[in-house]
Amino acid sequence: MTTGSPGTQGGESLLFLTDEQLRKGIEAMFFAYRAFTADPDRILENYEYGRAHHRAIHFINRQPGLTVNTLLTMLGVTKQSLNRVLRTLVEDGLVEARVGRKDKRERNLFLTTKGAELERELSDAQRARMRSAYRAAGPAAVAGFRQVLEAMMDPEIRRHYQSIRDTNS
Amino acid sequence: MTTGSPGTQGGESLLFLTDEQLRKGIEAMFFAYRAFTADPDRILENYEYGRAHHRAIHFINRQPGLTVNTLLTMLGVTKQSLNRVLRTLVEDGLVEARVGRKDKRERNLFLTTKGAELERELSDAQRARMRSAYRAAGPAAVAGFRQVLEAMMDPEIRRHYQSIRDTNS
DNA sequence: CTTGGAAAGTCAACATAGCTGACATAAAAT
DNA sequence: ATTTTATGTCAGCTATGTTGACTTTCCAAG
Repeated sequence: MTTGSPGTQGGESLLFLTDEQLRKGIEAMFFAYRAFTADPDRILENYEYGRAHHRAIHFINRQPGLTVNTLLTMLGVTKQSLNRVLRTLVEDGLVEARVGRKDKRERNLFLTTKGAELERELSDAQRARMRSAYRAAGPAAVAGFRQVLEAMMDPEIRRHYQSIRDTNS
Repeated sequence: MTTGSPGTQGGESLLFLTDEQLRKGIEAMFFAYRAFTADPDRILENYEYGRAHHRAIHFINRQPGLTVNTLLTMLGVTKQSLNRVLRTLVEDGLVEARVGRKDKRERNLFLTTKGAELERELSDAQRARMRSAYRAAGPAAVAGFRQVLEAMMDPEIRRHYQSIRDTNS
């Protein structure tokens, strides 16, 4: 499993595949992800919601009308876990669950005005950090960033990821 | 907060800073991080440990002899939370906590042989995914990946991140 | 030398958010 | 008519985070 010393690889620049480089990448993921969630987490403390609510709100905003099952796949949690979150959001009037038009077993999820407001507050904070990082690193770095992250995803999820289209503005 | 339509920015290629691009970046982080933790999580199920144990083991391996306080800063949790994790690792003989040579209040943490074995098993899996993503994306993309992640970190943590040197092999 | 405060450990209580398993209902599909 | 699917719900468990209070150790400054 362990990559040997770079010199033994024969290639010109496989230096970026050394264990040390990979470990730095692992640490970068850990630290960056922590920062990435910190801003919305701080906001959520003011409400009685957690990170799970944020994730649900994010994807409902991105794909208005998506079904519970689709959301389940995107979030990668059990329906019991999601249901607890979704129930409070519906009760509090942030999310509307409409019975499916074609298939009445399905529920199509939408943000209410109030839900969209919270989404905006959360994503403003998260985008501010992302924008600042993007700006500091530049367009070429951003392209690389996206490429590596995509390559890291599980294939099925990657398809979901790529299929999300801009539905707003 | 919201970036206007790209055309109004005047610049040549600020297209990578549109809200849509930022949202895609947010989603990429979420999905990639999930994949990133999935492999070690699967392994940890066989033991009675969780992700918190993995993180502790990772950093103790990277900086043998680090103090509890340093580890605390790196992990960003409370000492009570870390202590619970650390105690089980010491009890199970994966981690050794030596009384500080200079300052006897401090504990210097080291992996035992058994601890190093688990570290290897976990990091092999995690590095395999990272290596595969790096290889697929190429060196230039990897450089960009690292740049964006670094720019995303909180400054204090970024200094910690950059100060970690290769202590192995 | 005494004392203040830092480092570490511990106990208790609690919250969030995951999990499994079991079961209910409605509606679509066969 | 029966089976399968989509969803919702209840109960109970676990991991991992939190705060607050308290103790012990021991360095370092007064």
